[in-house]
Amino acid sequence: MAFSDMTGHLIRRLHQHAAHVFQVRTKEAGLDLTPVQFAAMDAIATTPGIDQASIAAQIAYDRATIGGVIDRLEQKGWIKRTISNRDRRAREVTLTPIGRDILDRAIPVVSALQADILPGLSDDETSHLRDLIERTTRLIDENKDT
Amino acid sequence: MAFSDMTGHLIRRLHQHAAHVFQVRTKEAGLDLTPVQFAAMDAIATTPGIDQASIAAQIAYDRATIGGVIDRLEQKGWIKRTISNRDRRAREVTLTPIGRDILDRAIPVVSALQADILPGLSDDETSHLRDLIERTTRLIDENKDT
DNA sequence: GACATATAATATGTGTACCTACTATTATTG
DNA sequence: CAATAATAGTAGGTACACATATTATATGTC
Repeated sequence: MAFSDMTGHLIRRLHQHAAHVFQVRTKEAGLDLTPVQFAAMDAIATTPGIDQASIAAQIAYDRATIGGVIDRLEQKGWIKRTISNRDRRAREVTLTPIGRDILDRAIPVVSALQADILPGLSDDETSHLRDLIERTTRLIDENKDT
Repeated sequence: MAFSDMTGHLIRRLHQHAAHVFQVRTKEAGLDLTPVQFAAMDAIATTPGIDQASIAAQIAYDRATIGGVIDRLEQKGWIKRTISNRDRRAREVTLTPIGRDILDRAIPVVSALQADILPGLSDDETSHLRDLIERTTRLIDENKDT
């Protein structure tokens, strides 16, 4: 089998396309944020005061990566970091009012662009593909520890 | 819909898992190479003397990214770069004997690990998912220019 | 054959992405 | 309660990934 037909390569292409759609659509909407920045802010909005390790676990990223992402979000003034009283190792992260505003503007844009990630398939095929990917990621999660 | 259920996020998880499987399996086999390094070497083996822009086009990467990848492959002594006679802007890239050897060892490993990328699904579901992803990437390619 | 246009590679800058190691702090256990 | 293990965050290092700009060279046109 040619490498270009291999599963891993096809998945990479799909991911590359998804990231591209995200970048184009958010830029069109006047937003300057990346997929992981959006994911992190969404997690912070859902659980205000969440610590960085929990953000990383929730959106399935490396702790070190999230550290850098949070750095840049703080620099943009979209989030705030304070040392936790319960656990002085941890940083409690919350959205600033500006960050809240950015997220509110981003949510409808990001929701809408999901459909553009899988172009040209019928509605049936689209939901079937989405379902299979969802089940696969769940299986990956379940086998994580084994 | 929660962000963690969004198509883009699920695709990223799938890609992340595929990259992880690649890294673990190749390392287990005593190989030190990345997915894009393997893809580039495969393209070079298929078309010896190929230039960097064509490699980038063939495996769907940015020219700048491929430049860096080729740099590192050259440093490892796995590929060789010579200025083309036909076109003095272009670099003709070929595998060295060592590079050829590495690729020969990598091919069976990389072929075998493809199956581990989609775990737990039935054979029917696996081929169905693969088929849908393949069709989707083809549709993405076709809409590239529009 | 001068000139505009296009292309190959590189340079620069930003942002992931993850590994390993390290420090500070907390939790556990003898 | 002292010793040990576990955890939160950061530091350092490597490798993508891509946008934009620049340089060198090639190509098409008049």
